[in-house]
Amino acid sequence: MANAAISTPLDVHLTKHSDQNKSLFFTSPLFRQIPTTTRTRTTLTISCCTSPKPRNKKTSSLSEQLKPLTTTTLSNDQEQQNNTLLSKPKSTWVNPTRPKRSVISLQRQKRSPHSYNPQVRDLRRFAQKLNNSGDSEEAFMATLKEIPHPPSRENALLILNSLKPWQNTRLFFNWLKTQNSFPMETIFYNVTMKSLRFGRQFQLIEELANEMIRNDIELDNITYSTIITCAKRCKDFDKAVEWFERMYKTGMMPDEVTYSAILDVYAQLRKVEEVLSLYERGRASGWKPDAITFAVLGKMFGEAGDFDGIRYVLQEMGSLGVEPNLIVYNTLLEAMGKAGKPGMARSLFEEMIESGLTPNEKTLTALVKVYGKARWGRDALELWERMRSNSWPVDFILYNTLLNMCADLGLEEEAERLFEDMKRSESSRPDSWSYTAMLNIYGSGGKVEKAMEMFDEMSELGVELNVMGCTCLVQCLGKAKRVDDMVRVFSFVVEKGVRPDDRLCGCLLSVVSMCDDVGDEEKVLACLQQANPKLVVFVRLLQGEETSFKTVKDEFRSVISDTSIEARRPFCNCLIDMCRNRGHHERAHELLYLGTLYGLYPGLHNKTAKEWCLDVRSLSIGAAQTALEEWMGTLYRIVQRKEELPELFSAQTGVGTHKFSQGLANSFASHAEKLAAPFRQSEEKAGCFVATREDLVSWAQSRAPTAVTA
DNA sequence: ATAGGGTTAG
Repeated sequence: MANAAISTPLDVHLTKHSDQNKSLFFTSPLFRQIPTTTRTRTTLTISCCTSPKPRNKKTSSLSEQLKPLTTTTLSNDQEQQNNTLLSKPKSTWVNPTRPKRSVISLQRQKRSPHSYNPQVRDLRRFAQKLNNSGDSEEAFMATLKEIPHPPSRENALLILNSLKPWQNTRLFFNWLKTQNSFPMETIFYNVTMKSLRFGRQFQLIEELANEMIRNDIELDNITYSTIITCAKRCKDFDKAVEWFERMYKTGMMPDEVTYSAILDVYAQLRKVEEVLSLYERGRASGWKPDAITFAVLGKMFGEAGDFDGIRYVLQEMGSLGVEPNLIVYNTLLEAMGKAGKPGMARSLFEEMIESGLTPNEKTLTALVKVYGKARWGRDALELWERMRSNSWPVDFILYNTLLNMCADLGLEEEAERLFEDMKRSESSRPDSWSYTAMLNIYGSGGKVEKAMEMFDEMSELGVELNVMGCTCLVQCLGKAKRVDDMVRVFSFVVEKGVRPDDRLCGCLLSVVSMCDDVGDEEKVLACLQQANPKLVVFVRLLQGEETSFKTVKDEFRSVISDTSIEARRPFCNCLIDMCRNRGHHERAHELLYLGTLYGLYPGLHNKTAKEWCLDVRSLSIGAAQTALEEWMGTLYRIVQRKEELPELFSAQTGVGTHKFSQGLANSFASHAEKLAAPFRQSEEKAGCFVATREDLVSWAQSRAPTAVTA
């Protein structure tokens, strides 16, 4: 009989309906805080047919029945809508004599208990000797001759299980096959594959699997899950799926271990619909998922930033009576952070504590990240206090996460205390990440001396300075006009083999823009020359009086397209600042125009019928001044032409979250004053400047036509 | 690492 009788559960059709499953009973206290809004969730109906035409099945919608299989593709929005419109009540299609085919074996594969082996000590010692025999095949084979007991099935298994790395396991396995002492059973392949998996040797694993097939040795659930997880760890997701499908084709039913492994494969592929379809299909087969499954689902929803999904995981656990374990809590905390729900994460954490679990390093790291991202400094610091008073476990990753949180929130003293704690600790000494965080804190706080102390300390201790640390140092040394020190730091890291990235180039460029001494400027440009020669060419071009706009435009486009997206706007801001500081105002306007043209300043102008707004929050001081001049010029012309104007005008500078970005509002205010522009600080809203239509009109009428844009 | 699945940093 053809084994294809069991279909893969991968052909899915989607119907969308509103999730109003009233039977869900939420025991979790967390749920009491969740608004009980109706969640629209995509629920999946799965085709279990292998024939070219879909059979009638109990959950098919009418539209599915009418559609040839080739058109029923996955995740098609239009189709989902059609299904919503056309779907019939499920009961119409229920055929009680044809229950839905099962996709999962409810019985986990049994493992054969190993009997006591009296020679266990000898054999284990021998295995260690093999492991230590050096890394040549010859040495290994020579040591193999000293085997203390004949390689019976049990003895061989014991040794095989103790060998590492994978090269040794493989040599021993191949040797066993030449001995012909006993037939090679599945378990020998499984043990060998596990070792190969540690070495991420997917190809070798696949070769072994094919050898099993050739030799008619059964691949069991342990074999398949090992193959699948190895492919997954090697990021070869296609292979993982291929072996999962092959499993069904050979008539082998996955058990819950294999099933959750493949769920994770689809989750890592971000194929949420597929994961849900498999999940629900498994549920329909009578499967009760365990905590591991929910960790997989929780992580997936977290990566997608899907809070509804996270809530669904909690609902399912609640209704199935599955208690979350520590890993599930850790995963969900992380997920809630990614979904931007710090309050929910905090509640979940408290729930976890109430349930009697003790948080580990990962739990606390996840929560600190959540609080840092949400800028909840107080919660983060309270958590830190609690960690100390409860003696919760701490490691260097947690310390570094705390330091990064302090850097994000500008908590300098707290960071210093943490850093001292790390220095005193046995196991969590400051590493490159810790120093980078401190450089970030001192750098953005303008504490040059302290930053340089860190730099010297790193050099003494041999802690590597990475590109981000270098960027922080360049930034603050540049602001302090300590160009020689800056050059020293830059040369140091380049000599160490650190490749400057675009952010670092952006910082160098901003130092160039701040230089008022030609000698200094040349020193910085010499650094930039090593990192990005093309950018230096462009800087020189901008400085040349005779350079045409066309040339500027072409070269700007070329430089910007070679720049990573996150560094493009900073580059443009710096270039504008540089032009302004050298009195090349027209060129600054050209650059702002080009930056806008290439989409570097989306949302700079916002217009509604009642209000026009200039949002300069992502601009540098010079760029914001340029934008204001440009705007005033435009408004002036509009008034002259008596075109329609809104009642209100506003300019947003923001107040700045970092100490150093607070200058924007002030410089904007003084520049507005210089232009005699009628904007004044809003009293209700900090970092917002406002003017009325009347203000604007009387301003324009009192101006001479040429005075505005000059 | 004693035959298989899930969690930690710009």
